[in-house]
Amino acid sequence: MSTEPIQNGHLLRVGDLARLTGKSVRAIRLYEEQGLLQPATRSSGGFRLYEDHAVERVRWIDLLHGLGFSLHEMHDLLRSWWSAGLGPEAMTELRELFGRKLAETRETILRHQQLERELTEGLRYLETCRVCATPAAVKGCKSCTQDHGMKNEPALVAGIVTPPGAARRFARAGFVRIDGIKTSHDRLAHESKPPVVSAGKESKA
Amino acid sequence: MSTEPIQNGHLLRVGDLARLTGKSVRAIRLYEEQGLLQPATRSSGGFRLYEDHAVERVRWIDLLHGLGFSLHEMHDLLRSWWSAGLGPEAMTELRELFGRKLAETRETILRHQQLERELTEGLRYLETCRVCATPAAVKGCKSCTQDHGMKNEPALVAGIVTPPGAARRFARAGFVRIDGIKTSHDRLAHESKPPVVSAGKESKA
DNA sequence: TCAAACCCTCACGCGTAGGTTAGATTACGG
DNA sequence: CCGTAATCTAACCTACGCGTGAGGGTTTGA
Repeated sequence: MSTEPIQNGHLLRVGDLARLTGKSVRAIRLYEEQGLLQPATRSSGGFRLYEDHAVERVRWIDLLHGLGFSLHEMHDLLRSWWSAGLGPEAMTELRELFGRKLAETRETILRHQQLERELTEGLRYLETCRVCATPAAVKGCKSCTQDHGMKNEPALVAGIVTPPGAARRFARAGFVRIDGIKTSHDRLAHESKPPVVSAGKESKA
Repeated sequence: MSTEPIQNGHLLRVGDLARLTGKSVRAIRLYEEQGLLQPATRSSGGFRLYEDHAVERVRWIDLLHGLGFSLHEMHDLLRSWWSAGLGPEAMTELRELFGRKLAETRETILRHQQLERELTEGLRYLETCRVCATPAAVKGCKSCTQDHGMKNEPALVAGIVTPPGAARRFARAGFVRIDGIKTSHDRLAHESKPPVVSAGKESKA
């Protein structure tokens, strides 16, 4: 903390770079392994020595990471920038990369907005449980038949019904409202997922 | 494909459950390991046998997963539902869990909206590179000094400037516009990150 | 010249959500 | 009774972004 960080002319060592960027030394070496950053040179003893703009690079990495880019994506980005050599082609690649990321981002936003709605709806539902706070009404809570002011239980609340082990033989069957919500698989591949068997249709009862 | 899936009364085997939900057998066993799902019983030979509502449970898991919940979070959810026993307390725990998730979700949305803006801006910037498509102008592309119609390079484009190895001695130093963008560290802890050393300002030159 | 910092290269560990064998056993149709 | 499909457990592999040693060399200032 007291020693001057800069000793080799104006070159930085990993520790300096780490301190200047708030990253760990390990992280910086990782970025190097991933091809995101190279020291300008090495000392005779093998120490990594960086020029000042490495700081910008690391901040850029941190920034993109915070925005959801993986190190690998950043590498692609850098590569497509530096590979094509002749400007416009590289730019085209970059545009495509950005375009893909943009679409992906928009999807993510939509999914999370959906989640936000589900959560607020779930909370609204659970709020009405306060009404049950009388000892008498409480007993039957989990097999609650009270009107929560909604047509169905919110998706996030449904499905919680059966305890592991204790075969609780569902009180109200068939409430899952899987409607328009995406599942993890939908995002990646369109499997032959049977069209939602939404409700109770057993041969019993 | 031709064999009837249901043989033990109306109980399902893992494979059946897998097919009905679109998940892999492995995934289902994983859910069990995580305490999210229990077979109603086992066959004498040790095969897992599920009742129909296991299908709902798996769909619920898939749903929440798609919404960004981890298996662990789902387990917490189930546990807080089934542990407290007496309704309202369990509901309170659930509300808190939902509340936390909601806050987290809103943050995620904001971050991704930020990313969306950055990406569109980056794309807008790269669009102007088409103008350089004349052989003459192309050569200097990477050390481009042309006016792209913006005050600064977009954050996503800045930081790409130096190729790994080839010490390119920054053509335009100090352009990173880290302004109001969150970095990954900011989200977790507020380190003593030095206040952005935006440009060359060493004791040299 | 010495000790304190600092750095080097392996290399394993974590948590997530499974995939993918392997070798053995079970269930079921013919 | 036999073959085949399905299932069992156990264990190891993937990708991500590092954390955390171990064991040893380098720089630097006093």
